Amino acid sequence: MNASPDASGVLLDISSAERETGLSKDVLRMWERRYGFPKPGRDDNGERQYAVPEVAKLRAIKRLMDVGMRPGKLVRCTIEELNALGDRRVERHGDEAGPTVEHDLVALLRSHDAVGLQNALANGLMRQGLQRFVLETVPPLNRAIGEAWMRGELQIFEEHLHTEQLKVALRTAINAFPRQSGSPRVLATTFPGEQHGLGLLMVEALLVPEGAHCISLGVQTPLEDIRRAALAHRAEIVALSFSAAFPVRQASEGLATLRRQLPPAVALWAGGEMTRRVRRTLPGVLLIPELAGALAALGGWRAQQAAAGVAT
Amino acid sequence: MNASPDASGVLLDISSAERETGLSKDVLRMWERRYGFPKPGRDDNGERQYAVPEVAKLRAIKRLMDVGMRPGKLVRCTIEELNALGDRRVERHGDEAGPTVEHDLVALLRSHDAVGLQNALANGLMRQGLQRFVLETVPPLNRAIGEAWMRGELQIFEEHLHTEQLKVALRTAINAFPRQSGSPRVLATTFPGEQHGLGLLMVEALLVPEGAHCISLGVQTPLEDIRRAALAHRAEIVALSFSAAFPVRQASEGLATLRRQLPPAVALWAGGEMTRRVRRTLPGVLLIPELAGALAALGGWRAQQAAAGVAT
DNA sequence: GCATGCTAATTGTCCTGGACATTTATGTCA
DNA sequence: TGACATAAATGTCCAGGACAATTAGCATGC
Repeated sequence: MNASPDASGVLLDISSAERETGLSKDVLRMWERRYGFPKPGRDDNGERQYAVPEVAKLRAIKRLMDVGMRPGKLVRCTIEELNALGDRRVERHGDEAGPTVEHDLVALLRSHDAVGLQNALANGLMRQGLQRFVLETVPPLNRAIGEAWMRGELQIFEEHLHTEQLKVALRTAINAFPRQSGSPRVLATTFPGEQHGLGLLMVEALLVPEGAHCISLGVQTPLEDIRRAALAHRAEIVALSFSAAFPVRQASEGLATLRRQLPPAVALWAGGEMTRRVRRTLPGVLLIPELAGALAALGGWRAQQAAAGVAT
Repeated sequence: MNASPDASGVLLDISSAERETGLSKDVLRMWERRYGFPKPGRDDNGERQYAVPEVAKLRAIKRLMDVGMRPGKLVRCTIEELNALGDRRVERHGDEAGPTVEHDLVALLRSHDAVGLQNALANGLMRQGLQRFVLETVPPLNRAIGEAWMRGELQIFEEHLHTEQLKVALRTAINAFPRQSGSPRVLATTFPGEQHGLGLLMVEALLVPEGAHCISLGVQTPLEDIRRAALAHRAEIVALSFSAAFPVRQASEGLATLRRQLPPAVALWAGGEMTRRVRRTLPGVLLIPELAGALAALGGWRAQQAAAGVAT
């Protein structure tokens, strides 16, 4: 397969490059044609062979594109410049408080102490309470991890471990709440193509303590099935989560379609990093770019229901 | 986008078809060229527009291919014949016991009673114990659900709900075990491209009660990071899970590469439906096509360690 | 000065049709 | 029967063209 001259895969074929970078084969070939980057070597058979540093740069570019930058400029930067761009973003955002909890947790993560990490998470969760933990600790932590990863200070598997442990911690905490009934009934899932489920867990963690009844379908539910599920479970709110990498185009389209197919009485919420990049306003869709917005939205929904109840 | 003449998407573009069927754009076009199926219509712009029944048939074909059949024959069948082929497989497999627990659970699933389902799962789990539940109840249940889905008796969202609830139930049960230390240290994850994490949870559910220390990285860890994680966490066993749909080719290659990069002392286990289709023997890789095999493998590993300990 | 609308540049996805590597099936010979 | 060679089946890659959608830049008017 990998007909690379030396033993282990220092060169990646286009499929692997696609997997590693999240950029489609079409895009990889197109950039090569248009920008002259990447410029992979070829094997005996004329097929592209991407070098590891090339892939690293592609990954950095993808990451910056996910927060709204354009590829045309980025391809001309060196990997260092790209990292600098990433770092600039960090400073702009956080850092007003100085090193804190998330710093410790990242350190724990880097020491590969799975048990310690699990304990630290459980600890923070207990001390702050589920909602505050999700609102105040998790987002900066995720940001810190994302940026550390981009600077090469963190390996992918460390990020994976963190996500996994966080899921376990949140799930455990959510389960501690009684979940027989509750109102409103919220159906939570993601669109096909979106495989990050942490966001779902986080909304759930915010809403369940408020007495909502959350039904999570996990990730990647086809549109048509979201509709069916909403009807079958008599959901009053459908909540979707989108990570930064999700294509805005696909999301807007999907949300519009879903809005058309859902009964008007059912609210449609969209949250997650991606929603920051949405320009168009989508009628009948509530965008929730900030996590705290989910709580506000719940409050709003309840007020509206009450008002409607009084009015009728 | 979907420039379909009528309002809601009864026609899918090739991207959607890819998502819905799991068949790549390349394959969809290739089959059209070679077999004359699928034969999507075209929009004003000459782009393919797949009809829903067409996609359903493609899905059925994919499903049968995942258990080893060849596409060349399958494309010529009608959807009914495909379903019949699927059913035949069911009868061959299960059914020696008559309708049982899984039947009830499927019924519960179809009634959209999330809470009831959750209770039923927790109930069964408590009654049977974690390991027996995973060994005896979960596999037939999954099979029943898969087949019901294929016969169109179950919607995708119902399958999603089931998976999600099962994950919660298993996770909760696993957490009930103390997990400070333990031996051996097992690192569990899946290859990039494999997004089904239920298998991981199931191995974990089998091994943790035996006193093993499981570290799960979740799904889709790049090869290189699996290696790094194994070293960082001093894993003695690396366990991979592959669903039926995972391409054997990619798996064999990946396992061989990983085997080369991992210290020889670290055992490499591969489990899941896919492993049934592996022909080649992979030196240094233990294939575990049956769930119970994981327990046997653990026993074997311990015996070997003991023997080595005595020998030295 | 700022909103609005238009053109131009940017960017991603799809298309066709060809080439080829790999795997599976088939057949033949020992 | 088993090993090996050959043929059929199948998936992935390539090139380069076309085009739709988005964004940026700019001019016009209030």
